[in-house]
Amino acid sequence: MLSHERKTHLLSLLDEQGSVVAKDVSRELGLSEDTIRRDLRELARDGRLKRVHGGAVPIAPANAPFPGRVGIATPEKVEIGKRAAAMIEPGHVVFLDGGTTAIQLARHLPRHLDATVITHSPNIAMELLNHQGLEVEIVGGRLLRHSIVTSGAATIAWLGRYRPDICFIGATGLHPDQGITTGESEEAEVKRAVIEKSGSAVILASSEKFGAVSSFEVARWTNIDGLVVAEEASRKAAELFGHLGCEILSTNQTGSRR
Amino acid sequence: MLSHERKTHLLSLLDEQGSVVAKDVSRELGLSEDTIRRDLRELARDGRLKRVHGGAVPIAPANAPFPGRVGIATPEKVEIGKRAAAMIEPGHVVFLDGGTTAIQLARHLPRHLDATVITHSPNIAMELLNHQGLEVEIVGGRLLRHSIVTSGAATIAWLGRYRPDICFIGATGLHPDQGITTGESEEAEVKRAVIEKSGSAVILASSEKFGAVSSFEVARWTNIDGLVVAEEASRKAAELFGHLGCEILSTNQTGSRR
DNA sequence: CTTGACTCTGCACGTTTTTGCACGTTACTG
DNA sequence: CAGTAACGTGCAAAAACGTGCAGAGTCAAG
Repeated sequence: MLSHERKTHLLSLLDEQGSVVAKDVSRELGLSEDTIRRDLRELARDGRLKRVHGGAVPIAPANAPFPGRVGIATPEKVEIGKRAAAMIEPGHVVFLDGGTTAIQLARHLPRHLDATVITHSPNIAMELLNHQGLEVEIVGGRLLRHSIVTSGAATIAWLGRYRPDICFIGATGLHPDQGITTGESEEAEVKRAVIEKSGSAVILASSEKFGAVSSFEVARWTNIDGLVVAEEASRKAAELFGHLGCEILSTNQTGSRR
Repeated sequence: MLSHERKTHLLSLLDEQGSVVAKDVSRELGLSEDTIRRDLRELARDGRLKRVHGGAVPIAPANAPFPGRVGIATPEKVEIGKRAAAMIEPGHVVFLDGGTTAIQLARHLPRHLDATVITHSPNIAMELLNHQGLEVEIVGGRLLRHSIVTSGAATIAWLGRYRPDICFIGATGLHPDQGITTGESEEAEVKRAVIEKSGSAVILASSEKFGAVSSFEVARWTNIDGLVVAEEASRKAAELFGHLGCEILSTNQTGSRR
């Protein structure tokens, strides 16, 4: 492994997780801590990160050139994002919802994947600029500040043009009886519309949403084809949602739908 | 195997994997490491990749985490952005083009301005998240990577919904006889459409564009109401464009149109 | 067909860079 | 304030490097 690769890895870890622990990385990469520390020292000297006891943190903590741009990337969300990204195959037309988990998905798409991504989040769109192979379509409309997605009648109308192969949708509530819910009415409408148009619908769900119910219905379980969860949460997900007819996809499994 | 083939192979490996390890390639191709190293050295000399200990990495690490893309903010562009931002009044419905100068405009909008901004650039939209008072509308469509704006038939069609009071448009060529031009056909179409729909049209123009002509026409001078230039460039602008019927707005002046 | 100029490739050899370990020091933790 | 973990530095082995050189192959002129 090249020194440059390690440094890139360290920086992206920092970006994804907000901090880096030298010991963990050394174990992960199978290298001595000394080597990692040396890398960290050099990166710190170049002003790419800030060295702290035990590891490193971003140079300007919580500084946001863009406000609330990425949000907190918990390891669980990263894991879900990776897993979901792996489901997308060349040639697919994919709808990507907004939200921090979807960002992780975008970030972990293969760099040269040849596919089309439709999104109503400028955030996601910016994230995908790096991916040369992708065609990116933005669904316009009024921008919701809080969630960084467009919504409203115009957005819904515009969505009518698309028939994605698969859509990845975030939600704030997943309940066996109450279905999939979210906390914002306008957002819920968009999600509903997308799911209706898509060949298959996959929910990105971190475990804190399990069993929760928010105010606005996004979908019933019968309309959902897949649920991407972190491996650690897969048992709980199976218990709660296993009998509802949607496939539960956690990171240890392979294969995709459709 | 020809040297040229190897080099192509190396570059495509780099493209696919983000890095190349000399040893691995030499083993893969059954050649000595020396040969691979020589190739890498030559490619590095030609600026096709960056040589590092152990192998090579892409010349420009596409690994620009997130905002990275804001572009270079020259003092002149900042000045133009400030000046143009000052033209926007409460209640206005404004269309903002993409581009680095427009970013500066967005950045210098009063933080609590109560207005509506329509834009086809996710970049601009993200920048405006900070501004609580603004309503932001995104115009959807296919995303052009290079300029970070949407374009295409869908974008044009969508624009039909709006009648902005004023639009701020960037361009790469401003010529007394040849009018306003830009270098990308699709972008030009969008700019034309916006100008047609807008109450007044203002061009954001840094001085290096003066006298230049690009390939695609955006507008004739008769359709342009204002030209925002930096103070230092205002004399030159007046000479070149003063007689063409559009107001030249430099930073020492006040007042806005309409 | 032969010859000579030229290029490409692999090897040898000395140099530089990287890496892991040892050891003394510094910073957290309870 | 003591114990532990992390740290930085010096050092030696290993890996990668660049250079010079010789043999093999190519091509065109003779």
